[in-house]
Amino acid sequence: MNTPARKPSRIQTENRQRIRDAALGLFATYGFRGTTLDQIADACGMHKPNLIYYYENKEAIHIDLLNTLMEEWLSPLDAMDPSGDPLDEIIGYIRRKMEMSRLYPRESRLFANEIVQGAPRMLPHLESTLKPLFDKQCGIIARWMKEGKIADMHPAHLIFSIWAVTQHYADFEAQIAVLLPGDDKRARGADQFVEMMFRKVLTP
Amino acid sequence: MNTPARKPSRIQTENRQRIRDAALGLFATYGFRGTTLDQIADACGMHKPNLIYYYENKEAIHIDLLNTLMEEWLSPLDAMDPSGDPLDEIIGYIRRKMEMSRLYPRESRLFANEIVQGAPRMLPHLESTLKPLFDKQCGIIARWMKEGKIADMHPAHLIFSIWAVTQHYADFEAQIAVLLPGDDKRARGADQFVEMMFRKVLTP
DNA sequence: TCGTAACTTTACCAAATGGTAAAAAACTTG
DNA sequence: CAAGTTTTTTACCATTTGGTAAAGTTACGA
Repeated sequence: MNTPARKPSRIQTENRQRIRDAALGLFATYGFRGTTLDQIADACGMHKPNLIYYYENKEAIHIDLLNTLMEEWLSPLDAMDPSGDPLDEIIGYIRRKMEMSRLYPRESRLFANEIVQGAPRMLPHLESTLKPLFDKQCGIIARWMKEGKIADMHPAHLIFSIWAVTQHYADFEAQIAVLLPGDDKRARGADQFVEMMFRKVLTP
Repeated sequence: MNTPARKPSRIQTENRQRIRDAALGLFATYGFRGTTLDQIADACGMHKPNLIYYYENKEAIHIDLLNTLMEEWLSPLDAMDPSGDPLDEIIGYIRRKMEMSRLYPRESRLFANEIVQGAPRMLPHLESTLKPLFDKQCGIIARWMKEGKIADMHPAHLIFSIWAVTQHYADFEAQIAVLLPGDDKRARGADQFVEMMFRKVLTP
């Protein structure tokens, strides 16, 4: 077969990383079809054929990014502990999501782009990886609700609303910057608001 | 100048509409750069040069869509009445937003696409049209809060969270369809959840 | 019904784009 | 340091893409 890759060399590791880093920003803003190989090459100071040397084609870069993204994206949800204090666990999850929105807006937008476009390259991954975890965590939340530890509501929609609100700060940053200028205190204001909001919603 | 357009003929009105309708769906899913004139022509059963006959170029179609969108998008926010009952007004706004998400998901995704990409063609419009209205409505909400009619919080972030949650159902439909299969009761469940959630948040 | 203006179609074109071939350069290792 | 291997660069190429020119067709008012 055509899998000569034994152990990636130092150069290989470095350059793949450079490519991913450049491609992440571009795919996140222009989408897959809106991003060209020339742009990526330019952004990471390489020549186009050099990209193809490291990645079979444009799609391979995109897929690599989505795969990495999926893991990072799920870990905070996975970290919700069924034996912990319900409100603390959910608020903790929300904080982690807000932090990710702030630290990794490109990843958030890449994901948003992929989903808005109907998840053409990610649907199977959503089914096989996200769905089971989602169902499990919904179950945990449902149990907490049944025990009266937090207010009773539809767990799935609760998670949707957490995703919606937290990711909104990354995905719609351009709009927020217009409507709420002076970015000094913006992040803190957002954090405070979101935590207050869900605390109120979740209190029985 | 080159503005021969007096009164658009019936054919002109019809065909422009056909083009817009086709382009809306495509721009919404593939973004501006990801959509080709050939695709649009195909989708509305026209030939490419025919598109250019009605719209100067690809960007003109996109801009026309964004302009139309902006008005439709703002009207529910504008409809919030300062003399009405605070909770009713805000909940009414939320209901209208949820309805729009359900009825016009393409518009929602077109908007999302534009903003995620940094609003390259819409920034001025956001500044000149959205910002003043946003500030005005924030003022109304702030007054309601000061009067103790609804819970006190940051009005801007409240609106952001309403946008985030309601538009999420349109923009991330692909993901929701995977996680919450059986779309029969989905819309109603979402409506109920969102209303309950904000009712709780807004209650003093 | 006839002439003209509005509209549509066919045939193009230059630039951009994803990707290849292969030579040149740089690095690794015995 | 020489031989082999990995990496980079240059020169291409076929296809796609946004857009044009102009001939052909249709609608429509006098």
